[in-house]
Amino acid sequence: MEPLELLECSPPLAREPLTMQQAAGVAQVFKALGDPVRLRILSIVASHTGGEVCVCDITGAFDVSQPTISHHLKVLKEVGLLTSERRGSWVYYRLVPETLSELSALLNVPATV
Amino acid sequence: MEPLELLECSPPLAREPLTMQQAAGVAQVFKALGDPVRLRILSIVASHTGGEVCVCDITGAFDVSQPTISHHLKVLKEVGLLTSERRGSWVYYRLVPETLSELSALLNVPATV
DNA sequence: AGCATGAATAGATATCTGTCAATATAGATA
DNA sequence: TATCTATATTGACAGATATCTATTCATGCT
Repeated sequence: MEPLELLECSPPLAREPLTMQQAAGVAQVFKALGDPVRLRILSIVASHTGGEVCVCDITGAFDVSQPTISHHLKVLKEVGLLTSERRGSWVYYRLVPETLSELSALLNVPATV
Repeated sequence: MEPLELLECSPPLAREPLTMQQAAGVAQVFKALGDPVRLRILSIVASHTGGEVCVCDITGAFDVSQPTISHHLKVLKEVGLLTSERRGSWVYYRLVPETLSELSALLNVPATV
């Protein structure tokens, strides 16, 4: 299952109104960011030296169960914010910086002159 | 009811992990963006010449009912993405560019060198 | 005052979502 | 093969949410 191109062809919010389709795609990504646990997971992965984090390191940082963390990781992966790779017994998650960059650009507002 | 400072003191995701409190605040704003109708409303307001839009202009752009639009506007207002002002019979909504800028900065990832 | 219009609120409801316990899968090791 | 560990999946459920209709509130106009 390929990660969908949810952000494809979406102009900055302040440039022109989004179409329904564009809004639907972009909203999926923001929705993924709209949960405290997922947002914190993302910040843990994004800020980790080396750029990747083992699931076991994430699980330990939360009070929620391991299946719940696994579920959130899946959501972040499906919208293209994270990728994963298994090496041996462990699975490592890594940020997809392009996705974050595109989101960041989407929210960019021309300076109020 | 003051708009809460949901983004207060939150470092860029890629700099250090968010605390629970930070994540909870920021997630509220992203959750507001995580709905297609709200995202499209925001893009309509943000891209409109003059910087403000009458509710009646928004309502006409969607297939959903007027109360539903009103509900979404309230959500966007509560998280600090929009402000509103009544002038006569009409209510005008306006973007809060600072909030978008802070979000954009939050998502900013140092260039992969 | 009475009425018309734009917008917000209240209440109801179907759907979505975050969470957990239980189980399954994948890989390592004995 | 048997077993242990690390993740993922399944199924269930309580709480959240998007939507609607009906109503109320606010303003302007006659």
